[in-house]
Amino acid sequence: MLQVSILREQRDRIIKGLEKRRLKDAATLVDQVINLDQSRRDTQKQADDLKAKSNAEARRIGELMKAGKADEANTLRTAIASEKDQLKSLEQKLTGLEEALKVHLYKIPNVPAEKVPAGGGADDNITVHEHGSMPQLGADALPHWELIKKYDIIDFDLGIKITGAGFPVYKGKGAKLQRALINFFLDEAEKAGYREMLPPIVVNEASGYGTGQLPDKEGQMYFVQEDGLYLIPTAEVPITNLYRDVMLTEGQLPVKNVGYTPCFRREAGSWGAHVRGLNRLHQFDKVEIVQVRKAEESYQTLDEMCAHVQGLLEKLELPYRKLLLCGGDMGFNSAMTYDMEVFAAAQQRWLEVSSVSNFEAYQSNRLKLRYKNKEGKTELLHTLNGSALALPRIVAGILENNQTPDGIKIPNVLVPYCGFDKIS
RNA sequence: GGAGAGAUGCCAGAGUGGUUGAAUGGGACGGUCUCGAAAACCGUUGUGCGGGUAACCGUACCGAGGGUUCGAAUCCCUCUCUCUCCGCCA
Repeated sequence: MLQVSILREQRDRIIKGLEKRRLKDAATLVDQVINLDQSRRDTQKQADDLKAKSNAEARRIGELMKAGKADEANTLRTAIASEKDQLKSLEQKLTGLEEALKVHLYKIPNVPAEKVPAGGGADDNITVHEHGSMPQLGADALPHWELIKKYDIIDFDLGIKITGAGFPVYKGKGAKLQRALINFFLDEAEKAGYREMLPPIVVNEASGYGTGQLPDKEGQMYFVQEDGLYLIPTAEVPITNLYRDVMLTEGQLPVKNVGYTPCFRREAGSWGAHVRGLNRLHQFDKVEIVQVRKAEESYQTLDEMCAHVQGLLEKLELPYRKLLLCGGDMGFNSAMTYDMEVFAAAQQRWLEVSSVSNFEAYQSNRLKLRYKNKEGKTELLHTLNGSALALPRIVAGILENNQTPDGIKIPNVLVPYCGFDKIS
């Protein structure tokens, strides 16, 4: 969530920024928060003053009792009664205002960074970089959902049998390719200075709020009713929440973590022909990089993280493009996001394989993730994360682009990880 | 799942209902001493919110939420979590 103080001090800039998202009623939302905050502060002042008064009176009674002046103490005691009611109602009002303030704040998405273009959807995204040449496939080229059947490496029907649609079973070389990719991605991240974390894949409610999946994206996560736990939609949730309520020292920065986890997404209502095969799943594997940075470094870090992701795609010899997302296409929490898309030649489609975002202080404000700067002042840190990488669409790209009459060629860097150079 | 114990500051660990933001010890930081270091000694060592240009002041916080009281870390209730023992188990 945004910091109220910034909302207050930079109202116009914030509204202007939010309008790049094509957010309706940006000004109304912001003003509601500012007004609620004003009432909250007024009410707190009243309550604090009244408390100061009654604290003093209580102390006075104590002194009188000690001095043996019970009569005077009792007189004072009866005089206090009306203040108590007043205090109670003030406190109720205050908690009501705080609650309302929070609800309204949760409704306001992050403010897009300066460089982010205005826009409502994918059409307004800007392609900032392209790499690699489009593979030329023969007329008999198959989309990956045909290839996986042909070579018997990924089985959707078995997944349906034991679980349901969107839960594929990886078999033989298909399974080994998954494992190879995970190891490759983790090794590359480690070389780039990231520390590997293997977190739980179910999280509690507080973690859901910490990274912003709750309250608004509740329906997109699988929920274990019995224990009140959510299956993670991305490793971002557990790995970033490691830093919830944390005060870091300067020496602990920067934080660079990487984690492999399965990811679970209910994706209710978005099922259809355009999401065939591996394009969209309920369970998939992903390696995620997460960084915690000082505010002044975070945009340089965003570039570094993109470079890392681009390096992976280049090593895998996949043609890709890099998009700077427009305001309306970014996630709720993000201030700036780059998407990486791989070209899947048989489908003739670009597939999103990574999303790298700077959340600035939006998450850390909710997480209470701070550090003490050189002047000894506590400051919110910036959080960033990116997929490096999400597996299924990478697999789709490799399968489609590398198909040959006598099998699928494994990218050279993966051969040592796979132990084979061809799926046939 | 059954039985019991507990939750206090960076850590360990006191705490009688009335200046307790909280003893004491350790750690960390600063200083004195020293050529330097150790030891010793002295000092500092919270966070949120509100008010103030500021020094500073007010307020809240001893797992969380309620309650009793003029006054709660201290008494009562509920919840959460942790630990120990037993059972089950990869």
